[in-house]
Amino acid sequence: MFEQCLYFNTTSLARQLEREWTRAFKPYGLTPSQAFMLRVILSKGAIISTDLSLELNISKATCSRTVEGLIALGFVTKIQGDTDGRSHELHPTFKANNISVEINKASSEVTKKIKRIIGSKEFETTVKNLREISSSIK
Amino acid sequence: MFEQCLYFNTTSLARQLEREWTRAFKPYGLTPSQAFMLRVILSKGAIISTDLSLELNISKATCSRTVEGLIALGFVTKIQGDTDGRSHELHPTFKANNISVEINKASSEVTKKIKRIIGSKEFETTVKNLREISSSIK
DNA sequence: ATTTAATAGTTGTATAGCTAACTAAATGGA
DNA sequence: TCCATTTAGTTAGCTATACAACTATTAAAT
Repeated sequence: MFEQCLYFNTTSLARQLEREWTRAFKPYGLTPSQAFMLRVILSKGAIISTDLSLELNISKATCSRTVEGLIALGFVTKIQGDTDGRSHELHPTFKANNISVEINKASSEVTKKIKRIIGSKEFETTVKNLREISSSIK
Repeated sequence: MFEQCLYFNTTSLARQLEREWTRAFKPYGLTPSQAFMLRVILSKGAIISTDLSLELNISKATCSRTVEGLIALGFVTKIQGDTDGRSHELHPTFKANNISVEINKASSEVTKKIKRIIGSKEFETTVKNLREISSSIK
């Protein structure tokens, strides 16, 4: 019924992709949201919450809660920086560094699988279009 | 960091679109999920829960809860059909019929706005691609 | 006819997300 | 210097979503 609807098709696909990436990260005890956040933290080495929200395009409230989860799991620690008393730096733990390569690979495996099904080119133009729509309505 | 990632860009755009459509349906006291479900019920006249889940691509649990909400708001009623004692038909109320045209319009206004920004053609190919990806990984 | 299997919905429990309201710290004027 | 404003992050309260376990009903098989 909503074949032409951007909202419907985007949210619907998002739910399906959630399932795929959930499976991919499950072996590491991480949900997709946690895994993507951890990947940012690992790649930056240290980052504050505000920058993390921007990078992930989530609200600061959601960011706060997801960080909390990663700390509870032992993947992240909060370190008080000298510059600003309001914020802490988020650092990956040893445990996080240990799975860094693997979680990136787990994600790229899913990507590869989908690319194989629908073709690299269509995959890439779709992603490009999503980004363009996203930034144009920001 | 995840510019090339289908998962990231899809879920990220989904959150932004959620905001747009939330605003559009707010005057009618409906969330996007509720509004889209109601639009299906209005268009079919009568439908059972299983078919509704399929149409909306949501789990039966989510469907059940959303129907519950629409009933509480007075937009839907459950009617016991004769054929199968396990399921009820969902019917739109008078109140629902009253806003039918308007909620369809509210949604198409948002669509129009986004099409104006990014161009009809890109809009349509993107939606087509989303549908293709969705059905190919189903 | 009776038992078994499948189907329709609901409920329990959990995660992710949001906005709004809040605390605490830093910044900037006067 | 001190008060007002901005900024960083947390917490409260809500919705949407899923999976798994459950009840009730229908269908199928022997």
